[in-house]
Amino acid sequence: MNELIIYNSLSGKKEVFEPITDGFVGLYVCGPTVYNFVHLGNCRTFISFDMVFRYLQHLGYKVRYVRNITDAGHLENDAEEGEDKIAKKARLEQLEPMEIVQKYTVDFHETLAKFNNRPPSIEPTATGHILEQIDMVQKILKKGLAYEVNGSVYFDVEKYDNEALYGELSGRKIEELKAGSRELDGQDEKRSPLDFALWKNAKPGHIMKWQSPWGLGFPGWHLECSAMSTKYLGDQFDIHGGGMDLKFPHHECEIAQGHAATGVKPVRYWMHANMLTLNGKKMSKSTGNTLLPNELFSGENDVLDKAFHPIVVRFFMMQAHYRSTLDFSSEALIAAEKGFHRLMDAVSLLPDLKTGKTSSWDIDDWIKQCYQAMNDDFNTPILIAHLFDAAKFIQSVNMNQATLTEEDKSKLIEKINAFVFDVLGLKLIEESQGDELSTVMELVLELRQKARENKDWTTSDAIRDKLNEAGILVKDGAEGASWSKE
RNA sequence: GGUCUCGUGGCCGAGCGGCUAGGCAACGGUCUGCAAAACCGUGUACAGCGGUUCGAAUCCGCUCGAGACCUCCA
Repeated sequence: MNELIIYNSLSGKKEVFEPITDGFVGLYVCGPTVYNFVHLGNCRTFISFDMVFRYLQHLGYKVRYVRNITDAGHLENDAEEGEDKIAKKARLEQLEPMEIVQKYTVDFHETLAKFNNRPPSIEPTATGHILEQIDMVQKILKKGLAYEVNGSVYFDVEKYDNEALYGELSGRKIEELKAGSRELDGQDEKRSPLDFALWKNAKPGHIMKWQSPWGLGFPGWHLECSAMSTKYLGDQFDIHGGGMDLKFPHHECEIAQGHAATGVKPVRYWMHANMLTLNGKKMSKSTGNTLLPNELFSGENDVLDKAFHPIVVRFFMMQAHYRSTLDFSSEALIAAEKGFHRLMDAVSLLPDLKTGKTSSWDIDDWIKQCYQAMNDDFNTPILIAHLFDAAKFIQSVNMNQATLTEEDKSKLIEKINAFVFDVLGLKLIEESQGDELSTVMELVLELRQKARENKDWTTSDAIRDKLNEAGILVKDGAEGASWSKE
C-alpha cells in the first residue's frame, strides 16, 4: 500500500505523512467559540476533520484528537474597547456567561452527533486552562519576546520576526503587513499594530476575569490553543487543523507563540478546511449569511426547498474535497440525496448476494484504488466514485449479470463497511416510522398482490399511485413488492 | 489597495502535461401487465486570448469574472 500524503499549508505542498512517534498521531483542531448556535459552515470543518480522524484510526494509528471549546469570550475586535462576545450574549439573553457557554456547548455536541461525528479524545476548555496560559505568557516574557503595559501583555511580533520568521504560514511579510495595517488608536498600548495580546487587563465591569501576575485580566485571542495543544500533545505535534479563515492571524500567532515559548515550531503538518458557501458567499455569523443545522433538518428555512437528513448532508460534503469551497443549494443536495440512497441500497444488498466459482471483477484492484484515493490527501470524492463502481457491480451480481466468489464477497463486505461507515462516517438512515406503519403496509401490499394476481390492474395501480402521493414508494421486485418512504 | 485561491458538459464536483472520474438530470435500450427501481448504452466540458511543448483543462503570460484573508468568525 502506498503512503499517506497530506497537503501541508505550511509548505503549500503535498508531503508524505510521517508521525513524530511511529504508530501515534497528535491531532489538534480549533473548536468553536460557544456564544451562539453552530452553523453549517462551522460543521463542515468539524466533519472534514472527523473524516481525517476516522481515516487515521482506520489506518491503525492511535490518534489523540484534541479540540478545544472556547468559553472565555474574546473581544469583539482588536480595539481597546471591545466587548467580550460571551458577556455580550449573556447580557442580551439575560443569562450568566457560563449559562451561555453551557447552552451552546450542548448544542454543539448534539449537532455534531447528528452528523455522526466521533467525539474528540480530549475537549479542553479555555477557562479550565488559565494557569497553563499564564505559564506560557511568562515563558514568552522570559524570552524577551513580549512586553507588559498596564496589566496587559503583548507579543512582540517584530522582535520575533528578527529571530524566526513571522508570516510563513499565511505567506505574509511583516513589511507588507505594516504597510497595510490601519492607524493605531491614540491610546493603543501596543508598540506595533502587528503585536497581539497574550493577556489583557480587565476593565471595570468586565465579567470573565482571572487573577494573574499582571493583575486581574483574561487571556488573549490566540493563546488558549497554544497552551492546550502543548499541554496535551507536547511542544511539537503532528497535525493542526482548522478552518481556512483561521489561517491568519490565528494560526500564524499560534506558531509564533508556541515557537517563542518552547523553542520549537509547534506543528509539523497544518491542514486547512475550506469554506462552505451559501449563495456563493462564505457562511458567516457576522454577516448573517448562515444556515443552522436544525433549520436544514426541519426544512424550516428560506434557502432550500425541503428538509435534509444530517447524514445526507454529510455525504454531500464528502462528495467535495475538504480543501475546495462547497456551495449549498437545493439542487446539489437533492442530487446528493438520490446518489446516497442508491449507494446505501447497494451496501444493504451486499450481504445477501449469491456467490459463485469466479469473480467477474477485480476486488483487490478496487481496494487498492480506494486506498490510493484516500492516501492522496484524503480525496473522498474519488473514494466515493469508486464506491459507486462497487455499487454498480453489486447490483449486477444481484441481477445475475456478474459473479462473485465467497472470498471476494467477504473482502468486499469488509472494505465497503470500512470505507462507508468507519471512514466516511455514513450510516443507514433508519425508516423510523415504527412497526405500526410497517404492519399496515404489509397488509396493503398483500391486498395489492391479490389484485395483481387477478390482473385487476386498476386496483393495484390505484393503490400504488395513492401511496405515491402520500410519499410512499412501491417497488415491484422479483421477490415481491417492497416500499420505502420518499 | 495588498496577499492568495478559483473559474470544468444542464447542475454539483474530481482530475492538474498524453490514459472513461463520479453523482444528479436528459435521451435510447433490457426487464416489467404498465410504471418505479436496477442494469446496459449515449455527451467530444474544461472563462477568453496568446505562449511553452510532439502533445495542455492541466505549465507560463495577459484579460475578464467570482471568492477568501488583511477586524471576531470553521
